[in-house]
Amino acid sequence: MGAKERKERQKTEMREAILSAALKLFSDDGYDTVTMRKIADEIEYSVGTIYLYFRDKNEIFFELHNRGFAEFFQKQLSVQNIENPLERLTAHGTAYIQFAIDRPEYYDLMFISRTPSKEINKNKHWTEGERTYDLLKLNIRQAMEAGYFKGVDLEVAAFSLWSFVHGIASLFIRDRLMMVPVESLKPLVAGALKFLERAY
Amino acid sequence: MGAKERKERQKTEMREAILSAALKLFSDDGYDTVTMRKIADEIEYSVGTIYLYFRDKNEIFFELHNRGFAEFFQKQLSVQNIENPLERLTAHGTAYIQFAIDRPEYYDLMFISRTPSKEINKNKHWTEGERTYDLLKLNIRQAMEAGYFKGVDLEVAAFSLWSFVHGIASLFIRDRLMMVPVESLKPLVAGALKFLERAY
Amino acid sequence: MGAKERKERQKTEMREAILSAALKLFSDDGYDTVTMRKIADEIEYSVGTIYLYFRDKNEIFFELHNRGFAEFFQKQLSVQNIENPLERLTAHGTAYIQFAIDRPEYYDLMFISRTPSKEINKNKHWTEGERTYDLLKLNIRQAMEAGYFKGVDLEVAAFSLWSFVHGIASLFIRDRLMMVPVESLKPLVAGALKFLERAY
Amino acid sequence: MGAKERKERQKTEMREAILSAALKLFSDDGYDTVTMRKIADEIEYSVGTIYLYFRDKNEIFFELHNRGFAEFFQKQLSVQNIENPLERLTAHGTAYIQFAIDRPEYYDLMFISRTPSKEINKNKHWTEGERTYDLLKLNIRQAMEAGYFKGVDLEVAAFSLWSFVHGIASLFIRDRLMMVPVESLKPLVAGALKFLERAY
DNA sequence: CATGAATGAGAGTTCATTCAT
DNA sequence: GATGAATGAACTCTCATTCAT
Repeated sequence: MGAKERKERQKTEMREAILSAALKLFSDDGYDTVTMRKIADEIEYSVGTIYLYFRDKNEIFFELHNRGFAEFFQKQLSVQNIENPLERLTAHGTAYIQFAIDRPEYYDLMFISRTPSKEINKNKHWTEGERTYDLLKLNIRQAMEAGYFKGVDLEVAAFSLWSFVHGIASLFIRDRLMMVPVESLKPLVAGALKFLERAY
Repeated sequence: MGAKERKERQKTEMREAILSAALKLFSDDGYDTVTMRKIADEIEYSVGTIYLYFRDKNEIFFELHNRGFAEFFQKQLSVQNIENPLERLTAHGTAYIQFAIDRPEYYDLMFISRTPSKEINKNKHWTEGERTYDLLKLNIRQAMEAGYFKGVDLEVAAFSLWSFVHGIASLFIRDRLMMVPVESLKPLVAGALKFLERAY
Repeated sequence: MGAKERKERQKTEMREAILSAALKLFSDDGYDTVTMRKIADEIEYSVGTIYLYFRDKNEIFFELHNRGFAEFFQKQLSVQNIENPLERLTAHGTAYIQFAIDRPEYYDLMFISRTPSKEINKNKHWTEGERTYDLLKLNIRQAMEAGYFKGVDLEVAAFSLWSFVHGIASLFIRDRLMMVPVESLKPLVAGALKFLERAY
Repeated sequence: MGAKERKERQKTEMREAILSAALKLFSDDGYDTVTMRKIADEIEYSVGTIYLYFRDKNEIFFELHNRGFAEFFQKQLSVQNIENPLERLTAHGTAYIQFAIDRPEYYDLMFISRTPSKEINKNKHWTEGERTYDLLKLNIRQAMEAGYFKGVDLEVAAFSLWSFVHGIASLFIRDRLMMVPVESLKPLVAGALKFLERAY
């Protein structure tokens, strides 16, 4: 019957609700100020209920990490079908920054925050992180074959490009761009990426 | 009287001790894990004593912010006597990153951390932050006059350069450089700065 | 109808399952660590189901008490057909201790544990407890008639014998016999009962 | 001056107050129902205050254990100057039971309760427990030399005597003596000890 | 000036119990 | 009959802050 499926769906929805409440609160104030009680208030359930869906607070953030990296990696991939190596590289950078703008909470959690999770810090995620890095290097290498980056070391190029976009993303996310008028932010980012191309 | 001065000096020394204990603890684990008790233990005074020198925990971090920005600005200035605009610009970037490496706690506090301080977020500091930004723009403008950055908007250039060095600094500080072997970090940074020059 | 009976039987079986799960868990760690959830997990039913068979947690332990005392009394009775009064008395003691060894959870619950149950503490059970005590006194009286316990008050004798076996049983159950090597436990108990006979 | 001493004394008094509140509550209801809040209410302080004097709940009960065993051992020793071996042995038993009557909470904690403390269960205390057991054996051995316990194994005798007094003590403490009228309790105990002498 | 005892508020987590399905 | 989602109350423990001494 549909009854079982409905339950399944409700269970999923609840997990989603908890995760998205946690993510929302997280983006407001950072990991430590997110409390189980606040999450409960946000979803208008009691505290104990959360523990029916997640073993503990850590598991919530672990799951958010997982999802963040998965979504992130997908977005990166979406650019790979662009033929022109230079265009692809720039699109790659744009997608990176766009992810940070669209999903600031995720970006924060993944690349900026200190997280006290043992599991997160050491293992799993960075395989996904490295896959992205490898993708970047692949794109650079192909740009090199097309004649760009003459005389530049691959590692240096990769590190430079990543630092550049991460710099933009993290300044944006942590509100360190007050000296820049909001309306001129987008063209600024676009301009910056264009500017960097000069170095290719 | 000398007595008065001595008192003044002692007061200052105590404030210093508290601040440096707080900074040390902060760099270990981030804002939330710094407790007044830990600071007190570190300086081997009682908790209450701290409140004789600072109104609350927030004020301590506010003051650390102040000092961080002051020291930061000084370091930036030190580069200004270099004649060659290009060299000066690169030296500027190097100094920026060097500050992050030498004073990771400050850099973290100033440019990465969320601080729950209302005062910090809005006002004071950014005057100092803007001064640095103005300095950067000045250096770029002079490089432009010397023929660099042809066809590049000043704002775009400034934003780009800042993002670039901030990206490097913050990846470094938050340990997101695991895919890079430690020994190759320094040449990598140097290489990156050299790479960026190609865009000038 | 057989249907009714089957239902009856199923109901009984379920109660049994719950009770035996509770007893098992209880013997592992004591009253407070037995949770309704653990019982439910043990019988592989949901928590709510338990409440269809027992009003609350307390009722479960009340029932366990009942059963413990019933079984206990039966075991005591089994000795009554021994002719010789002295032998019967010793067999009585042995049976007592044997019960504690075979059914430590019951013995613990009945004679050692604190139970938060109001009903238990005051009434029902002690009628059964007293029946056992009366049995003990009966046996002693008959031993007296056979010439034992010269000059000893009946109440004193009964109290002494009970204390003795209870002492052995409860030291054993609560693991307070660490100074005694395990292998010498059984002969020790036998020896102790033999020793006590000297006082008869 | 006296100021320091007064502080010292107040600190001590507070620890005492906490310990005695904990002991009182413990004797009412057992380990698990003693909560930090109840202790705090009992001494009319806030919960946090307790943590200024004890690291955690476990430390409180560890300390109570320590004190219990120390006091217990002293009481046992007090009997050793009695010359006559038989009298000494009986006095030993009386002292044992008297401790249980005077300090039922301690006795309970030490010899009856399950305690979840890791430190307690394995090590320290049982050295003290064994010292008492050794004392008992010493007294029995000397009674043997004086002609008592003919043909009885030392270990058996020691185990028997201990079981006997422990039986009395624990029945008394856990209120399993309802069938015995209160007023006849003391003579009963005395009678029981006298009865046991017949076996010597 | 310095102390440290005291607290209130709040953290994460657990559990017996209820009830709509 | 059986479920399992939900809850409220309780648990231990921590912390910034105050204040009498």
